[in-house]
Amino acid sequence: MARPASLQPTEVELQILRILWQRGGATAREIHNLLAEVEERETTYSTTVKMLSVMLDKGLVKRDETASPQVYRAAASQKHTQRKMLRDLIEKAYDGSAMSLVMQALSSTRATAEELAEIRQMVEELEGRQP
Amino acid sequence: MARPASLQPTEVELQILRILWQRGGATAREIHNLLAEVEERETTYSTTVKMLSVMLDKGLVKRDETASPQVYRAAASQKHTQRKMLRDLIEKAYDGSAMSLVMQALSSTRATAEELAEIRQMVEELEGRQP
DNA sequence: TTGACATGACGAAAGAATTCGCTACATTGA
DNA sequence: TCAATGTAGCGAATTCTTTCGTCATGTCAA
Repeated sequence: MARPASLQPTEVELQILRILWQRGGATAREIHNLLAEVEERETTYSTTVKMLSVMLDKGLVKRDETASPQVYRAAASQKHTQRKMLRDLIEKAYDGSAMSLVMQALSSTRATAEELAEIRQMVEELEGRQP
Repeated sequence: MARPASLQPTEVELQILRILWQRGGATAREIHNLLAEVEERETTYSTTVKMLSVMLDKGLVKRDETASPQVYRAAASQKHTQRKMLRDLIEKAYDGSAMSLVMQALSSTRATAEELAEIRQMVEELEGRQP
């Protein structure tokens, strides 16, 4: 009686992935320090290392064992992970309608003129590509 | 030593919420049957009732106890819940950039001409509203 | 009325996520 | 060299999520 292993990275795993995406690679100690500073975590170094080992098992991170303090890297790109999570959210909460999500994101956020122009341009391109 | 209670509804909770959002209200038995049919769950009635009781404790659903088979309703609207989850995803996976999410959603989904037109119109309105 | 069946409350069980303590090993500076 | 420090592995503890079995109660037809 249990729940199937979740497909999406968990909250803490994402915090670590964010760090790795930004810096490219990092040692356990660096990750731990950044978690404490940026995310204001108050967990021990031991916990960070354990999380990394779990993520290694799950295939979320890769590890360079030749480097003296081992260096961890994200196994999947941020874009790839984002796409997966986005699709999942659309399925789970938006009844499969990506457009409904887009509209809500647009309406509930203040965008700069530049951003809006960029989006409009993209929409126009997509429109042009259609028969 | 554990994890703090998650703020977002879980997978199964969302499946139930989706049903309630669509139908407005439903009895435990109706919810159970729909979970089986629509979501292809193979869990027992007992499990469904338990989930509802957990969700009641969390404040995710409300219950009309005067009705003979009690009627459950979602405590928060779908829009409200979507907005919360969307904001959360943007924070967690998109470094806080809603526009980056919008662009990715646009580029990775096939939209109909009507949907694109609707979005373009919305963007133009937002642009017009800016000085 | 009473037996058959449904409802829902409760607790237990089991897996998943998260945490930490302890230990073994490597590195480094005096 | 060797003591001090850092790195990483392992297991255990704890909480959350999800599941089911069981029981008390309610409903309804014969």
